[in-house]
Amino acid sequence: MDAETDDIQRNKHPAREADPIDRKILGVLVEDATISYAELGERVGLSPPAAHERVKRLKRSGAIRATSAIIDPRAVKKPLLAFVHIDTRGWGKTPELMAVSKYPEVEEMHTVAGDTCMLLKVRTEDTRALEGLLARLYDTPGVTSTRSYVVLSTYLERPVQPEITSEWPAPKHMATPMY
Amino acid sequence: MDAETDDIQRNKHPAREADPIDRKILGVLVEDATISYAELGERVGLSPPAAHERVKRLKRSGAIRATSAIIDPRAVKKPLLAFVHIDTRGWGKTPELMAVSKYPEVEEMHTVAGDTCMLLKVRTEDTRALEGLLARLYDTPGVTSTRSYVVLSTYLERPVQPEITSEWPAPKHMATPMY
DNA sequence: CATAATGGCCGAATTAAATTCCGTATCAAT
DNA sequence: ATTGATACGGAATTTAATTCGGCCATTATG
Repeated sequence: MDAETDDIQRNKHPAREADPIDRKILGVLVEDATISYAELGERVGLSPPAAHERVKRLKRSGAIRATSAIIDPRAVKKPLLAFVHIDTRGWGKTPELMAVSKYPEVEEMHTVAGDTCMLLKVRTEDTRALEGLLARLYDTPGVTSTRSYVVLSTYLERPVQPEITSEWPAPKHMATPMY
Repeated sequence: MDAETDDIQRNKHPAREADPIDRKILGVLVEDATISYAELGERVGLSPPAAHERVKRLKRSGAIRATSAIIDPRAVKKPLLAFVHIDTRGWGKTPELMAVSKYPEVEEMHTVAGDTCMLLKVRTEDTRALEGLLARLYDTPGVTSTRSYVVLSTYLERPVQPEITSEWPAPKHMATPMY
């Protein structure tokens, strides 16, 4: 059984599919992870210990990665949000570039397909701090240019939702793909 | 005192600056909000009731917006992440466009400065579902074009961090701005 | 300058919740 | 049919959250 546990860790695959009750549990806990197991159980139709057991399993399997306090950026003096696209010479994922993840202003870092190599989501106190970060980027070998999209207003920002849209409204003029 | 409470709610301003202990508390709770007040207190140098009192205040003031379970996207069948830039004819923030926030695949929605009107962060099961969402966008009046950046790998993705970089490494060739 | 008033803290006590422990039912594989 | 494994519920136990009262420091007030 140790072997199986290791396997789960390595493959980073949930041990088993999340069933509808698991989805409900995730839905509830994404909204508010501070409720008691008694209340959670009531909302999904389980006894407190059963709900507890499910949650433990979801954490063990990695489906629940963490339980975090969601902070208001203004409360920590970070009112400015920006997405920074970075173009690099050659393959961009160098250790030097990765090092910017040490700055707490950098919240996300992805490689993307399209005309850019990397995409950053950064949150700073002001434009001065953003400029500081950009300057830091330009000092990084291989970085040729950046484009920054400064956020004016945020209308929606939420964690990963467990729900999935099963049917997209089919537009009239779309051919049916082969697969 | 009711008036003051209302004031806080309306202005969405923290009642008082977060002091260093508050920052520490936020730092701990962003990493793991499941610890006991006993442990939280120990880590920040307070008794359990004092820590509890601080956390209550942080929640009341809105500094802690929520406590959420962070879900592994793969566990809920959403392995595909993309950022979608939307160009619109005229002012983009129409009710029709805002309505896409009802889809659980849409995690973020911002208006941005730069050559785009809106920026979406979306997470879907596959390219088919992304296409479904894009088709839905093009069916929205005013949308003229979109550009999608599909994420290949995510190297960093974390909630708002309470820490702030106080000193950015000054690049050699940068003039000192007036203010 | 003295003194009330406030806010934040701690220790102890109380209440509530998490967690453990079994016994039981259900389903799958043999 | 029988065994094994899994998930569940109820009751008991342990642990944590929450309340309460008193103390100290800082700030406002006469």
